[in-house]
Amino acid sequence: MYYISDLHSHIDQEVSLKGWVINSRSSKGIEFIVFRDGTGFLQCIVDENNVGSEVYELSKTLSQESSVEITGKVIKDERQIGGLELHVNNLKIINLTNNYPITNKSHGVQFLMDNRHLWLRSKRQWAIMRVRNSIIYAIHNFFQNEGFMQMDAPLFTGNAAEGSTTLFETEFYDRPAYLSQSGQLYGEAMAMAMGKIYTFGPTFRAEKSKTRRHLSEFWMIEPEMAFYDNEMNMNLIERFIKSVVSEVITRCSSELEVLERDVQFLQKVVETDFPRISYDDAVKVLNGVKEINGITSIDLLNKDLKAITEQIEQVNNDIVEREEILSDETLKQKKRNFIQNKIDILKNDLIDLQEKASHIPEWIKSAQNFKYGEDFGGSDETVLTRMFSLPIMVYNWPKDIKAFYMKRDDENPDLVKGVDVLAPEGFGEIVGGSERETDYDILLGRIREHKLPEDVFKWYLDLRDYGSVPHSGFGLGLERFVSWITNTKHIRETIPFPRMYGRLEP
RNA sequence: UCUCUAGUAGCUCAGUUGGUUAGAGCACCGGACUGUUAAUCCGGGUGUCGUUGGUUCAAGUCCAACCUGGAGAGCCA
Repeated sequence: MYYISDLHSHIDQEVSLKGWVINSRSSKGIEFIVFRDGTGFLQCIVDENNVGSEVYELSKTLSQESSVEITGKVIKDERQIGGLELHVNNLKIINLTNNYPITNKSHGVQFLMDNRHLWLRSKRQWAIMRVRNSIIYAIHNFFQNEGFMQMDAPLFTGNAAEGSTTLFETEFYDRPAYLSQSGQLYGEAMAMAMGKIYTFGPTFRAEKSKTRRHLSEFWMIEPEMAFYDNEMNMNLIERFIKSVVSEVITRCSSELEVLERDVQFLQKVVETDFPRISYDDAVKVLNGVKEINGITSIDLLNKDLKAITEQIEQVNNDIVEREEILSDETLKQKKRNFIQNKIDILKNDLIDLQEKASHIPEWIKSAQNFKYGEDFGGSDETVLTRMFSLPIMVYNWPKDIKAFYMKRDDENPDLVKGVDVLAPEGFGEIVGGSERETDYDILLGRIREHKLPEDVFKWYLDLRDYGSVPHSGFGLGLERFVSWITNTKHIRETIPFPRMYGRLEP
């Protein structure tokens, strides 16, 4: 048995493939079958003169998503994606499909999500899942090569660890229990046993968030390193992200092509130092007080707004032009329908553009009014990364907006040594990390300040009693990372079966 | 939880200040065409207009409540 991904080494040979029909087109005496087998896509040509009328007639009955065994000769053809096609000699139908719901036309989000179990077969979803797999592989690869040990943190926890977030409550032998929102505290314990560890597991948050960046169940990677300060932590994060991106570029070139991902952009991420900016400076940038590359955030946003406004004008003119054509009453019905459809499409584009344009003034306002001491909102992150077009690292945060375990800054007790990595192009925070507080009394004080129950942190405080050492770590949200790498606007497409507010099936 | 927005054919949508029998494209079936890339062209029929109540001679269209989505805010990875 052969797979499409191996065919390059079988050019001009006869092979037999098993898979599914994506689509078929026909002309007189020739049938084009677009075929997939999970490893790739291939156009198969059934020529009546070549296969005879029996196989040719069979090929005409093939419907979308029918499963088939298909035999033929591999031929080089530059016109095709992948540069190959199959000249069919024989064909066997395994299962003939009727009325496959996802057609080769556009569908709405709800319909596709309701058919997620089938949607995963579609080309774009296929590509996203393949990239996700390569990212997972690259993450393990990186940490294993660096001498990290993978550990599994518990999913049942007895307490709402960091306080702020809402957790899913469940029952554990007649006691209330919560699904874990982070494995970090357990990771710290393990790092004191192993030196360098990382967790890779599911995480649960019960917030009723309805945005393109949130899931109720997502996967997180949380490394924790003994004897690392935040500087070393940031260096590791940067090397780590570059390593994973670089591996995806080499392993997933055809997937990135399907996704229409700008590989040059990713290549730049691998080759350029990530900008590192203190929270203080980030606030100045947002407020428009500090310039980056010779321009303030406010000026850059206004420039963006102007460009979008011009685009809107252009689309508007386009619509008016077509409507004028429609006013000709002698126009044939067919032609009229065609133009009307085009106008409807343009009107939808217009709505998108107008929505974009309407956001920018809000972003400007939010950025200008941003006050020192607040946490960045979604739009603030977009504005900050817009200034660099690279992932940026924001460090030295006000202690009041960060978790209790972060280490205070020696020079300014109001700051903690945390770091957030913001992905460019509006994909938001992909990494949150910090150096951890090592002093027993300060940590206990922070737990009390946050009004957290002391008794459940007793074991955690033990880590500061017995051989406490400087240590740091971070958490990477897998789906947000996949979103960014694959340029997928909504996080729900980056996990096979998303669990989010209002979605438990399929 | 709040703000905005939507629900019309299997799917994507149009439907004018309320007014005859609610329209397209696609999917599906048949036909034409020997290289198509969501092929194209010709022919074929499909509706509890989200639900309930109200206003009216008349409601897909107006009003109210509810249900279900989408975008954003908050929260965060």
